[in-house]
Amino acid sequence: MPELPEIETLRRSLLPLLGKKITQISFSSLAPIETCTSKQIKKTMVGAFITKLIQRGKYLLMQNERGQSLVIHLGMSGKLLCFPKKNPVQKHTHMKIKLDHSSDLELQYIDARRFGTLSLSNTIEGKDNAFLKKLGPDYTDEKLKAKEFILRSRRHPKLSLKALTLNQSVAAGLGNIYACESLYHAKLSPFRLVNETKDQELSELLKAAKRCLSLGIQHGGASIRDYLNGHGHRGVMQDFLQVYDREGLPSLERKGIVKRQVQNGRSTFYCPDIQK
DNA sequence: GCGATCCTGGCC
DNA sequence: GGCCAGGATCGC
Repeated sequence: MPELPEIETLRRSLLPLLGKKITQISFSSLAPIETCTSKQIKKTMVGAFITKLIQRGKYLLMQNERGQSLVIHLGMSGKLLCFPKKNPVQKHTHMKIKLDHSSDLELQYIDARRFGTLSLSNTIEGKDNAFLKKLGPDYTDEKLKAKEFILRSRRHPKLSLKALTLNQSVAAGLGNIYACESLYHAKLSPFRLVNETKDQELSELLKAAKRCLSLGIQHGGASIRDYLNGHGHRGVMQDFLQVYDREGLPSLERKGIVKRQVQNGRSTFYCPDIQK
């Protein structure tokens, strides 16, 4: 569900937690903990202060004063919500984080489908984390220029542009919504292969991705089905999407009719008339 | 590279 | 009941 703009929006909504002390963490028996144990997470984070919240690709890192982080991925259906402490536990809550008494809140990690993951990183860089170390640079990273994006893209000559944009090792942060939107803005067909694409066009794709993601952040993320920020608020980016979820309708700016086609098992929304 | 697979829930 | 869903991994 959540892509880079949704994670960044979540991060911003949770900034009031900075400086708070974690007093207790509990897990459900089905908590999607990966590459470490619940015990290790507790040992690392309980008693620690939340000193930083970091968005990296589609991951949110909750960092303590020692530079260690709880690394949270929301998968398709994950949410991280602040509740008053006495709030009843939600149906699919897999982790609860209680904060010091100066704050009346607890955090609940809720994930019905359990496609998300909870893991740990012991370094600021995150290079010891199995998930983070696979990621390419974030699309929003100012240091990611056309030259590097082209170089990284050319390693996958046989990928379609849609598959390229969804591949987190090339560059991180795009999911199905913003991949479709970026290809529309770049006027590129999702079915074109990387080796049929000019440098200049890949450069346009990078530019479009940066624009789309930044627009998504400005609008607080897209709440098409159930995305919510840390306070349970919806974003409004769904009202600004050109093609995603608009099969049979014109693009928002009415430049062409949107088609839906399943590509690598996922819906691709695009305008055949504009995207070549 | 691509399809199947992990899950639950909402909608037709 | 069947299809669909903001994701990513694991096999051929």
